[in-house]
Amino acid sequence: MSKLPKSFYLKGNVLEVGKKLLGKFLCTKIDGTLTSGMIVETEAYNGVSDKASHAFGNRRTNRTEIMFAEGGVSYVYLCYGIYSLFNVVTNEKEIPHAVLIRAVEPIDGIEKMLLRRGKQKLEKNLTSGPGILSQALGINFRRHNGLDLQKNEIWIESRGVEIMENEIVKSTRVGVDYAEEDAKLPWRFRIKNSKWTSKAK
DNA sequence: CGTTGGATCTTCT
DNA sequence: GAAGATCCAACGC
Repeated sequence: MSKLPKSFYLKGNVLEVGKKLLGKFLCTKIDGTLTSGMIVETEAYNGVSDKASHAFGNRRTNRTEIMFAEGGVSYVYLCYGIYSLFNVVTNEKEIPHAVLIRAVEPIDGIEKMLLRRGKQKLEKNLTSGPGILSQALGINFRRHNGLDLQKNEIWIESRGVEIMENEIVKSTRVGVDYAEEDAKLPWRFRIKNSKWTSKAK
């Protein structure tokens, strides 16, 4: 069990990082309680040339500014007024690439996650979507945007699991139909046969 | 079962 | 002032 080094996030190819994040463990320590889940589904957002990205066309606003930072920090933002979506910023400074974590498999602190989601028992819909996994892990767009993933509030660690290329299912991204031709790119990655991926599309 | 629309509020135009 | 990288309850069949 070891935190992913900063160099992991600085790689030039956001698609590679998106794939490599599968099988890693997203951990949070908020309210003093450790909660974690194994990442089973991600989506890559390829910066300025990707119409589905908030940073398309080099758009810099208060919200997107954090994506232009050096990789290895969180980008959390509010979606539809209700859900915080958690992304990992990748690549060098000034290159606004990011990977959205879409689903995890609950591992540590399941009791706490059930509490946060207002659920009684462990079911697929505890963490199988970008909005609800943030809820389960206690991630809030205001408190947890722009955090350094080398610190001890939110981080990603490896526990020795490696996901092989042939265990990865690629498909189109979700909820980005407005992105025209870029909406068709197969930049959504899932672990084959995992029960814990989101069901959209 | 599949489909539809409401919730809810920040961000950008 | 409109739309959004979502979720889920309520409907209709």
